[in-house]
Amino acid sequence: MPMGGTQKLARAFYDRDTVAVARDLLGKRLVHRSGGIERVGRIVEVEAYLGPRDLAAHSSRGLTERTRVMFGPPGHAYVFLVYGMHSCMNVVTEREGHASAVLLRAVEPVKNIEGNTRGPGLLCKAMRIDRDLNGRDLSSDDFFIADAPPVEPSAIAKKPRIGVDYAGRWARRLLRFYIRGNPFVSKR
DNA sequence: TGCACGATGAAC
DNA sequence: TTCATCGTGCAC
Repeated sequence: MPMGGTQKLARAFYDRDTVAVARDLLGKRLVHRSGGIERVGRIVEVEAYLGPRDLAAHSSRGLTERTRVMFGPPGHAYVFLVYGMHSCMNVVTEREGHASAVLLRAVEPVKNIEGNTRGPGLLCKAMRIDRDLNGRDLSSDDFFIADAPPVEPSAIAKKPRIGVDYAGRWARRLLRFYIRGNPFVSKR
């Protein structure tokens, strides 16, 4: 039932070109219901990872136990642990086996959010997202992304991705997108 | 079975 | 600029 702001994005939304999905995710609402609490954050910053040929993408090292979800069908959550302490959340995109995804880097608090949400690890902490949610279908009733009005294309900034300097020329590609001027975009 | 290394964040 | 902290992936 379409209820203002709670309409889940359909599988077809994720089953498209990863850069298009990344840009279109800006402004959408990430919803996680746990412990009887619904937490909602508006996506304001993302990064696109373009499959095995993208040397910055985890999938460039092939199909492993860790990256299994990235190689699966679109519309699922790929949640991993970085630096032994922070969870990061991605949304798998494109057809099964394409191994592409969009990393959520920052959200703007909308509902029941405590703490900083400016950064991939911080947003997961604030929204109680951890590896237990790895592989979850985002059409779940307690974990999904809700539709919202699109962001004006002129308001979308493009920059290189963060923390992937090891990826050579791939590190310089403009695959990080954020809502220009939004105060909740991560620093650096 | 061991070990180097992060798609980070916080402190100094 | 340094460091915390530990699962993953690949070398032995």
